[in-house]
Amino acid sequence: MKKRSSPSLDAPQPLDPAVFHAALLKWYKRHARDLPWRGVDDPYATWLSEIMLQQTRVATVIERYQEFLLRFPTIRALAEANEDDVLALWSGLGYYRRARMLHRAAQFVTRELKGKLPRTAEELRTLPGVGDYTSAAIASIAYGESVAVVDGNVERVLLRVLGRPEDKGAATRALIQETAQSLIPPQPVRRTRANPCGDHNQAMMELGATICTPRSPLCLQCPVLELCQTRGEHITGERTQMQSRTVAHLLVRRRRGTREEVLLSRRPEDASLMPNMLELPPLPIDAVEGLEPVLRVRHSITNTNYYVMIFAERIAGLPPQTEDLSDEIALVTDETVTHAVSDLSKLDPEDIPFVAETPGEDDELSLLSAIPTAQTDMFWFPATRLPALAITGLTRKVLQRLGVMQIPKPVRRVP
DNA sequence: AAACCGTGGCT
DNA sequence: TAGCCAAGGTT
Repeated sequence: MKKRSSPSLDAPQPLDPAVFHAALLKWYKRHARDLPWRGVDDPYATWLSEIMLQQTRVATVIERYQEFLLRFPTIRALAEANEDDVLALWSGLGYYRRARMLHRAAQFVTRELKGKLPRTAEELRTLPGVGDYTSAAIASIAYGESVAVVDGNVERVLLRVLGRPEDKGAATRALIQETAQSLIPPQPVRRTRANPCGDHNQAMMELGATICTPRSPLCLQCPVLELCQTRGEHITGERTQMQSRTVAHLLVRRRRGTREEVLLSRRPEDASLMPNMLELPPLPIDAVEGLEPVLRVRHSITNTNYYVMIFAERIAGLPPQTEDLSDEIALVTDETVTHAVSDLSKLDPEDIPFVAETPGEDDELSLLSAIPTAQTDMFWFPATRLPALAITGLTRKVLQRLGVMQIPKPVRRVP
């Protein structure tokens, strides 16, 4: 057996683009992960995957991508949906502005571009929610344009290859951009099925995600180790310091006939954080002092760690409605949130029946009255409809953990 | 141009 | 009840 050469510990070779992309592509062919959006010949699907992947882990996107495509299979279907339904499909993914901008962009493409997605990075860049990275990603992956993507992975890989520290300055950004573009392989002379640029871009990101990781990179498995000036972690800048806050939310349930209902409040339209989304009603923190929550969860939002306490109470049930719309609503699974809201009773503070089902627990039934109803509108929803609503990720997490909302069945991948 | 926008998993 | 940060874009 021939002795295999061990990874060279010699001084790094100069960065030769042909050597680099040959080594990278060879590695990629062997190690590329089988992701649902790979090998899909639909630019809309590529677009959707790139939006979902913005600042979001691959594992998280895998769970949501298929479901979204099944519900909105085309740009036109997405354009014709209402925003609440789009947000419901996005619920839990975070950065909800992405969903709103994707929705608006789909409407723009449908109305102004005859349903045709632009084919170049330059034109794609004009769509809402599509910036430098995403426009290059769609153009190269879906249309084979020779344009380099620069995301967090590519930036880290190139800084390490070049032996540079992290630096937000314009000069370093330009250097990264130029280096990335210089490594793009030449286009095939004739039109073929092959997409060297799209593959190269994905390979760069794959390398950063699986080998050239932020901490503890696996340099001995790196296909371009011999071209790398760093071979390990590079110098990074300071991170903004995290904050901590304690908040409380209330889970209120009632029975209407045989149906279980949950009270949710809609966040203000002008809220900076998750506007218009539904959530468990927030409780003033001083209303729960000394009380023990039924659940504690940590929930980080950007640079704030929220330490969340959940309190729960049940209020007396109501008889089934005389004109019972409830079954209809529960059965029509793709009805909109708007319909659901208008068909359901809005909470009228005067009508809250403060009657304990279990006598002698009056203390715990005071929490609903602690909610300042003036600034939030609250609605009752059947528990069965919760998966179809635009609820915040925190509310989704809590409702699942408390068994109020069933975990939606994962969508099977279509072969 | 620095700050903001969500969430989950890993260490 | 700590910190990091991911296939970024917008303001």
